[in-house]
Amino acid sequence: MRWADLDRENCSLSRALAVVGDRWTLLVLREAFLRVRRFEDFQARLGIARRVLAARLKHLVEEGVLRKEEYQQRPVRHEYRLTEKGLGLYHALIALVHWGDEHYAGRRGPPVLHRHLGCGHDFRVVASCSECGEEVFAREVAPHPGPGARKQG
Amino acid sequence: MRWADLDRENCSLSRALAVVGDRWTLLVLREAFLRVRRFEDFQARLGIARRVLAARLKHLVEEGVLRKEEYQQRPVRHEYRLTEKGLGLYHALIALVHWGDEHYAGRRGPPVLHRHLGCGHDFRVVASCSECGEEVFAREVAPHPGPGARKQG
DNA sequence: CCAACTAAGTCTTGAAAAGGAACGGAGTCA
DNA sequence: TGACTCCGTTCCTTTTCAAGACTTAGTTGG
Repeated sequence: MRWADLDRENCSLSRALAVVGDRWTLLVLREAFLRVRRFEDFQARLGIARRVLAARLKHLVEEGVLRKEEYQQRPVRHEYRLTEKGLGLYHALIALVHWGDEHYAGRRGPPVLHRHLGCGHDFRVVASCSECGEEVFAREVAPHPGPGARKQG
Repeated sequence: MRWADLDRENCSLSRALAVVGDRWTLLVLREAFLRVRRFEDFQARLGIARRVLAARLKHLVEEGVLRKEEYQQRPVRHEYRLTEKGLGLYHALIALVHWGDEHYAGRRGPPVLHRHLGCGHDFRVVASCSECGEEVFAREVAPHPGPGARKQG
């Protein structure tokens, strides 16, 4: 199978990865969450090839993760901003950051802390069950076919 | 910058993506969470090029996300199993699945549901604050330098 | 013994994507 | 006029990927 055909799979992870599973895409979104908005700034901060950056931004705009907004005329210039759909990726991103903190932080600790403005504390994200509120771990989850499942081939 | 140099960045997301940010890697891990363990099974289910699969599995073993375990001698055969470190990626994976469900499920609904064995209900994962327990959203989080931060260049 | 089969890779070849640097366009500023 | 800014695009080389054939080490059946 080709990577480009991933979005046709009947799997939410495949379809999510068809959008953000490319090399660099999640790093572009990291910058977007840090309020980076312009082509030159993304490029300078990531050191990514301009060609690749242009392709990623275009794809993210097409998918509705970013939107392109005019911030000046003469000459016309655009900036890239997260949409609501894009903001929804925060949970996945912060989960990866947390995993990186746990397994790759040096002796001194994680490079970045996150403060929850709601309560004012530095925090880590806990994945909890929408039904009972308890923290959820991999071994306590059983996947089963949902309404959108296809019959097996 | 090259993708291969990502792991040298002082950023937990970069370091996490250096491990699981490659094309296919998270799909390999999806299968691992579904209890797929053997080379042939990964290959058949994903339709991935064998060369690429071999490279991904090797990298994941080197990083301690999977471990290779002998399941028979004569001929010696190994299977791949998630380590504790690998299980820790579940939160990121399920967050992506949830995002995919929200934005790419068809009319009929998501292809897969997840039952929390703790309470017996189908659930979605909620990202909540370790300190106050409330649900956390992107706009309510302020990142700031942690103990492992490097001075700016 | 020989052929067919299994599982886990490795090798080969052509196509696609990435990396890096230079170039273009549309305008501003001095 | 010439230099500068921002946002890409183009060109060329290197790397990675896709697909299938091949290899290795052993088992099973005739």
